Amino acid sequence: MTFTFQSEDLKRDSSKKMSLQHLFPLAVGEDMKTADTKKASWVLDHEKENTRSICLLEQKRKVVSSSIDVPPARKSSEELDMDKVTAAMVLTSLSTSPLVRSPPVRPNEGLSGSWKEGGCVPSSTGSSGYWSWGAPSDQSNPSTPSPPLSADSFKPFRSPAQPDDGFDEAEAGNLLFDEPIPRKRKNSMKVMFKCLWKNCGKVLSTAAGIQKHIRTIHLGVFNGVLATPPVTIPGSAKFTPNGSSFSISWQSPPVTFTGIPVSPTHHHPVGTGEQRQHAHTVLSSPPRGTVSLRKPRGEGKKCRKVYGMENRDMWCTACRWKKACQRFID
DNA sequence: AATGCCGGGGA
DNA sequence: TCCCCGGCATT
Ligand SMILES: [Zn+2]
Repeated sequence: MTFTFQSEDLKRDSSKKMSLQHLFPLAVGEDMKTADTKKASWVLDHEKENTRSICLLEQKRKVVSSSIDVPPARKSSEELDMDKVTAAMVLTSLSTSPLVRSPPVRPNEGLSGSWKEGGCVPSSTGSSGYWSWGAPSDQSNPSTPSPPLSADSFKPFRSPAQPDDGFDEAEAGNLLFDEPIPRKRKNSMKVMFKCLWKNCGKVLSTAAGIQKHIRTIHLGVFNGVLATPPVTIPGSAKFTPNGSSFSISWQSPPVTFTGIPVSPTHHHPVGTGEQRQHAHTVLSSPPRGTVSLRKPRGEGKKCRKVYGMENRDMWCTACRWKKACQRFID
């Protein structure tokens, strides 16, 4: 342990990036864990900008710790996302039918290239994880994740083969509640949806069908659309390799509907209190009159969110200055 | 509570 | 011009 690098390295600029990425994993590999974490504050101490240095210090600390207790911090966004989905899928299907599987997910490979801004060039392993925090592959990282039911399982499916198509309401929707009988709708094959409710195996041909089915039969609810974020299976928020892990996410489907995020265990009270009748349809803009004074705050994550505070150094300058991000433009 | 970023301020 | 942050709108 005695990795020595002087304050310069910490000074933000191209060189630092390297030093950090190289030194840390290395240090960790050694005998960092012996409570030396503190030691990591070192040199840092005398920096010019005091205010900043404190921050830096803190950040550094964070980084260190995170790389310690997360041995293989490896696992890229994509994978994480998938894990969740997969988990959800698996759980869901397990709960009932042995019917099909086949994930409808479609993680839009890499972000629509907009790295420009000569800033830091991540370029690391493969399409997904840019920059790979702790040693991309090879040595000094014995234990490999090999998650329970991981993305790997269907990595193969997600080949950049078909660029854009497939993935529409049907797919998006069924992800949330029922299973479609897969296979590209190409081959004159009708897509079916199966209700995965406890002991129900009803099969309908339309998403709307089971949707209604679920609502009426299982939930005792029947009314308009209600949007819900992905499925949140009770026990799936498990493995999240805490620490720094950002995710590149793909655009969420235009309109997603589902039958209320109830847990697979029966019950059906449903407060009936309020219905989001007006699902803000993203179809057209009727009253184009007022050029909405609202600033929609561009969708999509910016450096801050993507890299996280602990990696502030990787943000684009604009973001660091708290200005409009210039790397992930809208 | 977290993000995104305008506006303003100090070298 | 480079750098940073208060503070507010948005999520
Ligand atoms: Zn940015």
